[in-house]
Amino acid sequence: MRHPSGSTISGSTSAGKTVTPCCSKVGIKRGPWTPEEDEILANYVKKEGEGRWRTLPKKAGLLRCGKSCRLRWMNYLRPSVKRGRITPDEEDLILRLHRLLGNRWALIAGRIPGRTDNEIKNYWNTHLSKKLISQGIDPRTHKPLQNWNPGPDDDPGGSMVSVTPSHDLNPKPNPGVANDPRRDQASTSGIVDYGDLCLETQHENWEKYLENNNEDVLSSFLDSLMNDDPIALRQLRNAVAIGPPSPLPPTFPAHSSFNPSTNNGMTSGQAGFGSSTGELKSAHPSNAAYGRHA
DNA sequence: AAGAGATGCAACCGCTAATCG
DNA sequence: CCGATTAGCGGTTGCATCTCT
Repeated sequence: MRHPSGSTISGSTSAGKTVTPCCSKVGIKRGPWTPEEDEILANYVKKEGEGRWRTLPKKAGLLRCGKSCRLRWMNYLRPSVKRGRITPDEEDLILRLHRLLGNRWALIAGRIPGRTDNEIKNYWNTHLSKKLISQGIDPRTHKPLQNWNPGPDDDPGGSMVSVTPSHDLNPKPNPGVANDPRRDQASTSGIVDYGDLCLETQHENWEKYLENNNEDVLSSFLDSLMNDDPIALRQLRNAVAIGPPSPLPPTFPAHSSFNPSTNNGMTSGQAGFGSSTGELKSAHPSNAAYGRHA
């Protein structure tokens, strides 16, 4: 919260500059939402549906800007939003997806049902990035830090980032061989060892490939990643290795979970992409748990 | 018990992309 | 085609709470 609870925009400017158009109106409330406001917004959206955020506050009788309403709904009030701690499985998934996608929080969140981009981003910044750093891993690149020096009580018990052995994206670097060229060859190149698959050597290629191809391919690829489908991953790797200048989508056997036309690589409860932004297509109305209030 | 520092997270900001007229 | 509007994204902020001394 960047503004005291209950504060309203006065319309004044700092340093003579105009304030942001969205919340610049006099009388627009900012800061934490009250339960009453939540109820008004939730009831309105349930009745009228999402969208038209600009006009929503006026119609709903809220002294908020549309942007704030949208954010509150998306991150907090949506029935599909899952509250509670990030599970180890989710954490593992976030790590994998971040390694592949970088700070594309919405895209990552789109693969983790019930979690919002804001939540994923917060969790990354407050937990995972610190864990990686404490392991001597650069959270941005997922590669070993150049001059990492573990502290004396630096997680000797191995309670660090929870990753299953076959998916250990970031094998703990041995500080004693920080400059060992052999280690550099294996680790600083950023190799991700999914079993016998070393995708990272073609990181650049497949990232471009994925970006240049349709979202179904990306979606299916992420599904296969999530579901540990080595066949699908190998198919994609091969396709990407062939890759540019004329990258054609890989062919998918009918039975493969990597077939974008069937989407059968999805586990139950996973939502598909609603758009290239990674928005969830389907809500989960059964999950009616609303979050706590500030 | 109290103060200081660290941490978690909701909310805001600024920007870009997409859509509309 | 173009400008205006809207939606969405990632980065950042700062208050509330927790933990430590």
